[in-house]
This record gives sequence, C-alpha cells and structure tokens, in this order.
Amino acid sequence: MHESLTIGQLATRSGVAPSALRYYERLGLIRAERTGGNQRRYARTELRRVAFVRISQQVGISLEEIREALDSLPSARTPTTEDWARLSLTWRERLNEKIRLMTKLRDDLDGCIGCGCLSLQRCTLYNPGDSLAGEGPGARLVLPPNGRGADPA
Amino acid sequence: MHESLTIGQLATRSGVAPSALRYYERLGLIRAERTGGNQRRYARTELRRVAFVRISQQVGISLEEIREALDSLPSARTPTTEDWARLSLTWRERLNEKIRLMTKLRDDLDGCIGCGCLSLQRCTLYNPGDSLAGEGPGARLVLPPNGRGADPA
DNA sequence: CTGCAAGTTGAAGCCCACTTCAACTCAAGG
DNA sequence: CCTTGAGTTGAAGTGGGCTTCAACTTGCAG
Repeated sequence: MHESLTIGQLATRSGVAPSALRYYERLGLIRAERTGGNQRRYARTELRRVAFVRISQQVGISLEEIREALDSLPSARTPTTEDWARLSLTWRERLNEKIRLMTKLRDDLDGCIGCGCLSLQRCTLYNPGDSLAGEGPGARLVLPPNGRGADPA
Repeated sequence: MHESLTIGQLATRSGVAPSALRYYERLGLIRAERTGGNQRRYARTELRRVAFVRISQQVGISLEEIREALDSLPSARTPTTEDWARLSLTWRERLNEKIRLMTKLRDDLDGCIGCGCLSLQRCTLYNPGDSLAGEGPGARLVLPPNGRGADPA
C-alpha cells in the first residue's frame, strides 16, 4: 500500500509540485524507480531528500550546491541519521553566517537611521560580496559579475 | 564639476553597473535629468536612492516593492533624514522577521540533527509561507503559486 | 473491459534582475 | 576639426527555478 510513492503522493506529502519533483530528478537531486509502464515510484526515503532540498533552499543554497551535497551521501547504503546530520551541520554554519550578516545589517541600519547618512561611503551597510538575501535564485544580486563596483572608495 | 553625475560616475560611486542603473530608471526607482544631447545627469541625491535600493535588496525586498516604498517619498521636496528613516524603519521590521525565522530554522535544524528526523511532518523546519531566503529575485521559492502543497498534513 | 484520473515526454514559457549587443550619438581634450 | 571614450536605444540573451502545454500512455475502480 505504501511501499513506494507515486509522484502525486510524493507531491502531496512533501508539498512540492510534481513538475518540481521531475525537475529535481533531472538535476539529480532525487531518484525514482520505474514501473513496467514507465511511471515513477519513489522510495519513502526520498521524502527525506526532498525535505533536505527544501530546507536547504530556505538557507539560501542553490539547487546545484544542494546536488553536490547530496552527492556526498553514501550511494551504496541508505543514508543514516549521522549522514544527514553531517550535511545539516555544514548548512548550519551557512545559516549562522547569514544570521550574523543580517543582524549586522539591521544594526547598521539602526545606526544609519540615527545618523541619517544612508550613504554608500560612510556606512557599513553597503558591504559588497555578502549577498544576504536572494542568494538562491536569479541574477547576481549584490555585486555584478564584472569588475565594476566592488570598491566603494 | 560635481554638480551632477554622469551615469558612469554614479555607477562608480554606487558600485552599480550602468546597465542596472538604466534598468532601475525604467522601473521608476531612480530619476535623471537629460543634457541637450540626451545623456543622463543625476542629482547627487540619487546616490541615496541607489543606496536605499541596494540595501533594500539585501533585506530581500523585490524591486517592485522598493519602487512602491520610494513612491511614498515626497516628490515635491528633497526627502529629509526623517523621510529616509521612516522608510528604513519599515524594512527594519522585515529584517527582524527574517532574522527571527532564520534563527528558528537554525534551532529547528539543531533539534532535527539531534532527533534525526528531518521529516516534513514532524519538524517545524518545513513551514511553508515563510520563504526565508531568496525572496528577492527569481521564481517562487518555498511555495509554488498554485494551491499544491501548503498543508503538509 | 472501459473510462478517466494520473502519469509520461520534450519543448516552450515565465519571472526577476539584470547583461550584452549592435548601431549609433555626444562631449571634451589635443 | 577630429578622435576617442562615454553615453544612447531597443531587442535579445542569461540564469535559476520552476510551470504550462500538447500529445500521448498507464493504472485502477467499477
């Protein structure tokens, strides 16, 4: 009955759209067996992989990086609690760093409200290379890839 | 000499590429006078607008929302320190909320490392609707726009 | 055995925040 | 005046993370 999951079931249980699950599979984030009729059947352990993907996204990690992390899991055996804990720990550091940067941004913002500057030069607010938010998806956010900017001297 | 700024000067001083500045102008985030020969000349106060845009992006605000915020500035006169402080304060709350959510995520992650679950159902980690990271740019991240998901029941 | 929801594919589309390009014009120093 | 770097435009491209579509096949309840 619930030996394995259809894509619809995995979608419902993970809160991730089927199209996204197929996309994740293309990227190598999750895997599926196939039925005789070529339909995907997911092992229950894939739920944990999906969970890891979504949580990682919340930390601001790109799918490519998540894939690399997942690739470091043992492929021979089903990953253990320790395996997952190890992965989560690396994210934890990233998360802490993000929290630190955002806290700094908030405090700097407070300071700038006080002094009324809001200036690129005087404030520590505009510290390029950090990219606090929006690390995940689209375009290069805080600093463009070209050499322009980077030193607000 | 530095009565007004060319786009190159504004780019250098703000660390934002000229193409991005033109893009911001199209979106109504910044404004420029024009010379007889149709070249942009920026008032020095535009530097502060650009700073506000970049800082807001770091808080995870979309350009559309930033535009709305900037539209609330008085158009008749040059915005005062108080005007900027008011805007910054609204972001401060968002920032605090983000910090709160990320801290929660970290603590939950700690808890899940301990208990080894990493499960969508048992953990508070997977709390849809939050979208901690990557709020800025691309696609809908944590929850897809369709009704799918949303209740990990 | 049939009907229909649920699954399959590749290709295309979408959104955001830009960048790049081509073809051209402007501004200013020598 | 002439050159050259900086600026102008609209259109198209990029990248990440998906969704949507069309055309088709499977799987299961009745």
